[in-house]
Amino acid sequence: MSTPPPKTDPSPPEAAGFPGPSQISYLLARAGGQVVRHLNRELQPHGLRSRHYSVLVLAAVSVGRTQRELSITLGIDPSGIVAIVDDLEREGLVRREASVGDRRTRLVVTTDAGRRRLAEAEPAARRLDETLLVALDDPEREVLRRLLLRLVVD
Amino acid sequence: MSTPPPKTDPSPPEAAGFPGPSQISYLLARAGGQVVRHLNRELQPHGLRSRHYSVLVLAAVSVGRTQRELSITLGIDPSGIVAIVDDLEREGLVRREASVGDRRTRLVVTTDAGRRRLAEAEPAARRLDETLLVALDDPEREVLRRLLLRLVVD
DNA sequence: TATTGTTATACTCTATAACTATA
DNA sequence: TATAGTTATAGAGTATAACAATA
Repeated sequence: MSTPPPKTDPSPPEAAGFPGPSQISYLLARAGGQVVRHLNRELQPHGLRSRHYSVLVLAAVSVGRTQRELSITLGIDPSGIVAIVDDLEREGLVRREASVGDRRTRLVVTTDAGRRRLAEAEPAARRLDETLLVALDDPEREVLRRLLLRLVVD
Repeated sequence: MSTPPPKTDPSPPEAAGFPGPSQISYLLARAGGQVVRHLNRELQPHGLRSRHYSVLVLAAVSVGRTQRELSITLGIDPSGIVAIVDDLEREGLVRREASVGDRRTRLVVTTDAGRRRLAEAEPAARRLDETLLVALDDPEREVLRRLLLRLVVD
C-alpha cells in the first residue's frame, strides 16, 4: 500500500521556491507595488497617475462623490484627495460642485473631457490585468478577484 | 417552486456592492497599500519600517545575501537597498561582509541583535495577517497565498 | 462639539542618472 | 564592456497637525 503524500503545511515559512517571505501580507504589499509601478508607466502617455486614475474612475461611475467618500473608498488621506482633485481640476477633467444638502461638502464630478480621457486611458489599465496576470488562467483570476474584493471592502 | 438564483456574471463591471473599480490590478494596488500602512504602524514600536523588515527577514533566512539579490527579490531599486542596509547597519542589525568570489559584492548578514529584533517584531507582522484576513477562512487564505506567490515570482 | 475641506510640513518612497571598483 | 554597489537628486506618496466654514 502506498503511503499518502504528507499534508502540505497550511502556512509554511517558505513556499514553492520563492526566496522571500511568503506571508500573505508581504505578498500583497509586493504585488500592490508592482501594480502601481506598471500602472503609472502605462498611464503616463495619458497624463495620469494611478491615484488620479482611481479618482477619475470613481467620480465617473456615480454622478458625483464627495471628497470624503473618495478618501474613504480609496484609502487616501483627505489632504491627498485635495491635491489629486486640484490636479484633475486644473486639467479640466473634473469639476467641484456645491452639494445641495451640506454646504461643507463639495461634489467631485467628471467633465466630458474627463470621460474622454478616461476612455483613452482605460485600455492601458485593462492591458495591465492581462500582462500582470499572465500566470493565472481565467477561473483563477476570478477566484483571486473575489478574494481581494472581500479583503478590500473591510 | 423557487426560481434558482441567476448565475453571477464571471466579470461584472461592479461587484457585490463594492463602490470602486473591481479590476484585479486596482484591488491589488489598494490591498497592498493597506498592508504597507498597517505594517508600518505595527512595526513602529520596534523601530522598523516594512522595507527594513523585509530586508531583515530575507537576510536572516539565508546565511547572507548580496544586495543585488535583495534588490531583485524584494523589487526594490539597488539604491533603495543601499539606504535600507545603511539604516540597519547603523543600528547594528546587519553587517556588510566581503564576498569570497567577487570583490564587488557585499554580503548582508544579520547580526545577533538583528535576529533578536526580528523575533520581537515578527508577532506584529503575523498579527497583520490575522487582522487583515479576518474575512477569509483558512482554506481561502491558502488559496490566496498560492495565487499571490505565482503573481509575485514573475 | 464634530465634520468637511483645506493648507502646511516633514518624512518616506520611487525613479533616474552618474560614478567607482571590480569582473 | 558589463555588473555591484554607491551617491545624489527630483518627484510622488504618506502622515500629522492645525485651521475655517458649516453641521
